[in-house]
Amino acid sequence: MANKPTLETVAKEAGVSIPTVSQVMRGTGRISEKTRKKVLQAAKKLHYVPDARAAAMRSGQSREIGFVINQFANPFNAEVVSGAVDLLEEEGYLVSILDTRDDAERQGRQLEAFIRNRRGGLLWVPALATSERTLDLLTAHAVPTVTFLRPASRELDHVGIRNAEATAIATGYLADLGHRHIAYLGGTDMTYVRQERITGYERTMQERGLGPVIVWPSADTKKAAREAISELLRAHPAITAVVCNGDMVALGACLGLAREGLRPGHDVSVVGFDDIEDAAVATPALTTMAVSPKKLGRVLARVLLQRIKDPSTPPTVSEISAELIVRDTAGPPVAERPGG
Amino acid sequence: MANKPTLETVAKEAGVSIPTVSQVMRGTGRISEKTRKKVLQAAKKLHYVPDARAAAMRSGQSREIGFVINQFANPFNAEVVSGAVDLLEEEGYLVSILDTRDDAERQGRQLEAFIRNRRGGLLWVPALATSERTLDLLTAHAVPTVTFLRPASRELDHVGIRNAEATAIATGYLADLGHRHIAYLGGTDMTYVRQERITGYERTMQERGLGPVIVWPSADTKKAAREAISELLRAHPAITAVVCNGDMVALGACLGLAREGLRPGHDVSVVGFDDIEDAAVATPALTTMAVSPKKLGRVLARVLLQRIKDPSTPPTVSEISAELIVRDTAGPPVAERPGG
DNA sequence: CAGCCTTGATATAACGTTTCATCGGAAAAT
DNA sequence: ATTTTCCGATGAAACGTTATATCAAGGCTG
Repeated sequence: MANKPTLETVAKEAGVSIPTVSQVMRGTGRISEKTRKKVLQAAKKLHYVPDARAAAMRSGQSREIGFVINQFANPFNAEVVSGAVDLLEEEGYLVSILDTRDDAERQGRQLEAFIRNRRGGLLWVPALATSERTLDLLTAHAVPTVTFLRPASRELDHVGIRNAEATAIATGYLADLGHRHIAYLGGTDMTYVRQERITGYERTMQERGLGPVIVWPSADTKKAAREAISELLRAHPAITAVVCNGDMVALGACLGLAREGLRPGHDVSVVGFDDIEDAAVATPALTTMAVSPKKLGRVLARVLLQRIKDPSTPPTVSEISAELIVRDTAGPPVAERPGG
Repeated sequence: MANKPTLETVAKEAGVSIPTVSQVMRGTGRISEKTRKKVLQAAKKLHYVPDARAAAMRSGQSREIGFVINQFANPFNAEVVSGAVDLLEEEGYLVSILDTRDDAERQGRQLEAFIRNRRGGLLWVPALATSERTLDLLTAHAVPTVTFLRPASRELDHVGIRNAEATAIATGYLADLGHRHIAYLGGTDMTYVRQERITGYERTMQERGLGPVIVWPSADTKKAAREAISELLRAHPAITAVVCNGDMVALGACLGLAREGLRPGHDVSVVGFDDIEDAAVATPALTTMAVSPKKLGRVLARVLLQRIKDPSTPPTVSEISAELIVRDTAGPPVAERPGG
């Protein structure tokens, strides 16, 4: 019991050769029912669990997949992971998650360790300041990789959200309600995602002849957004609606409005992005742009499986649409704001 | 470029033998500065990254650690993971996370895959209905394991929270404020953790001669707790304070109180557990029991490292105390509740 | 100068698999 | 009866490392 069981141990126990045991365990080759039984029984008796490292090394293919993500606690990310994991585990892969915390250096170390361990595939939200070196390493070692949310390279498969389309819908919805002064609130760095969202907002503002275009930065936390909305309204009193960079910002904005005695959806309209769990239970409930994270995860998994199966096809880009969830924080504008 | 670099490739490039390259890469053995330079240069030129699988197989020790957790999105868990990862990555380990979603069967599959891949260590929150078979597998393969939050076996190291002590403090605090009718709210299954917390609550109620002891179940979500608090107050109108199973329940309870026109901390006092990020920014801010998740993570890491270094010592149990964070949701009771 | 220690490098075997070619023998075909 | 075919099982090599033992060449000592 002290020494760990191997193919050799099992073979000896069952009175057959090593390759025979190997074949039985994997269900390959031609083997008589009699010896199959014998081997299986010996394996069970010894608590034998094959060593995947040795197998992967010899066969050249790993059934381990890494999910490298920029923020562990983000509930949206968590659901994406669930969606992908469901599908991949079904195919017999082991999916393990790494959290870069958007730290490029940490990400570099993690991905190098990832390569050292010769994982079979990678689902990846690239950190903000991803270095060229990290990208080189990945392509040099030909790791099947699918990026997600933020594209990192034209040479890698990518799955993303139609961000511009989504904010265009949100802005258009507010315009249809009658708003003319609409701002974009949230985010600080010009990340790829924020860039796209702002583009959709701006384009719609211009197409509809609304204005002016106002982009107001804020960290993506409730606390920061609560302050930011106040400053925004002080600087631009004409504003009657905001499109937010995310639900956390939108919820923070609602808190800020309430603190100033303004009612979200009545005095000032707010549209969020992501449809996180809190969006539905908040009071008032948040009008927001939703993309199904489960669906996103499934698409991710499928793209990766395809890439593993056929590494030679050119990289693909898949995009998922977001849809407007109408709740209570957006309504028609009122003529004058109390105290405005 | 097409074929991946190995020790052999690098050795040939540098004009030395394979063991020499191995020693240079690991910084072991005696090697002249001249050849060291030569080898390092060759390795860099070929983008060589060692194969950790082969190394682990030969040397018998893995530098990969798995963190198996019951709920991915839980912000408390996320911080524990951060704390542990910081320490372990410093020591050169790769930590990857698996999410069981409290599904014992999924956990079984994941841990079996974990064993197949011969990871070097395991940090583990056992799922609710963890099977005996899973436990056997782990001990049979002698995986260095530390359980966390929920103990699974006397034969494994464990790190936990002093749950009973914490709810005793919370209940005592409410009693000191003058409350006599205090209920315990939240949780549905009799998990180990909830059991302990209820014990601390009950013990304090008895010691102080308060009563009656009321444990009211609720799913650990805001939505469920919002409904549960209303039902609880309808069934037991005398209650003036609740100790909650977690911050999500506490926040939900506050929502429910507000909906009925009651002010948390004035009409009914609420104490949470965990001190999640939202606890501080909520209005009113939540009085809650805090345990530092970062600290918990660091303790976890240290215990595991110790276990890896010396597998023969008997299993240890470490416990972390929680402390009361006084904010706005708990105050002295009022004589009569409006509408009570 | 013989003997000894030190330094730097290497040859070889082993880790636990899978792959591939081979093999004995029984059944089928000539 | 001899050849061919097929089934079931096996031997040997290979995957990329590390551990252990060995080795050549100097530099010291006595």
